[in-house]
Amino acid sequence: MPELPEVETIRRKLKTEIIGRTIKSVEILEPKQFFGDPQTIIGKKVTDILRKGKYLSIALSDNLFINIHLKMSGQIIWVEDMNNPVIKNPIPRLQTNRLPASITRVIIKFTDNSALFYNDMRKFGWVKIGDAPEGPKSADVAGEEFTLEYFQKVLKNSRKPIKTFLLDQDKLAGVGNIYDNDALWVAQIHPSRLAGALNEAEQKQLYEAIKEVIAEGIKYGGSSARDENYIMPDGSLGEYQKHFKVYHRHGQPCHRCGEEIKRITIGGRGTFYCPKCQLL
DNA sequence: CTGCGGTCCTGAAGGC
DNA sequence: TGCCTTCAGGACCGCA
Repeated sequence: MPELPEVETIRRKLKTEIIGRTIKSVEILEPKQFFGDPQTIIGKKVTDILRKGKYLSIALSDNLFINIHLKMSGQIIWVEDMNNPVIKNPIPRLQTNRLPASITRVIIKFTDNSALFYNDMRKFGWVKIGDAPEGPKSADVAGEEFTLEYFQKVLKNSRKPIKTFLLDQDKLAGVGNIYDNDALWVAQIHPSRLAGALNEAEQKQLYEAIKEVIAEGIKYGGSSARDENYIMPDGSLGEYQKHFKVYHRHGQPCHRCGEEIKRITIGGRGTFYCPKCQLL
């Protein structure tokens, strides 16, 4: 699922491609997933691509924004030439690399015959026209505002399991289930531990672990595991799935101690951990 | 404040 | 083998 590293990878790719292009038309194939008046962005020029947590914002001239959340299965695909609308790999779960696809929900065409496609198999995500970027107010875990002091402040008084806490976008922006599980393994903290009960050494270990796994996720271009739909705007796959610490590794040996990775459910979420190096 | 269950959706996985 | 049921999961909402 697209989390901070996946959205950041998309942001960086888009930034090199669509800055300066002018919107010619907007085609809405799934009205349920589009909010706002598409007419307001016709003729506007792309000025920047922003991200806060898992939210992506395409900044336009005249202070308009196309805000996007990919949720579970959203994809953003960039096609340079609509006379040949293909990407390098087949779209996951579909047998085509041609756009638009059956799961295409919105098409934004530019005046130079290039286009942006919003695909979303499960229809959880959305595209919204707004006058400001959208996103959580909490600190982005890849940003400078995510300091150890900030982390310690939000942890304080929380009686949630740390596993659940890390997913709370009102506290931290950008962590999803993959990097949540992997960060707890790196920090050697059991996912059921209460967030507010971590000692100072654990707080620091976890803080560093979050930054580490998020940076690694970005380094490998995000995670494109077999059960995920995430791809980059040019259709290429991320590679973080080759470096999972515990996520989806239940039944396999721990990379640190060889113990079998377990899967439990916490807060309704699949939770993966090593019972030997993440003690309760 | 926290937790819990339901909602959206659809392919995959599990059960028999 | 094959049909049928259940599950996963980000954000949000109502209720306890």
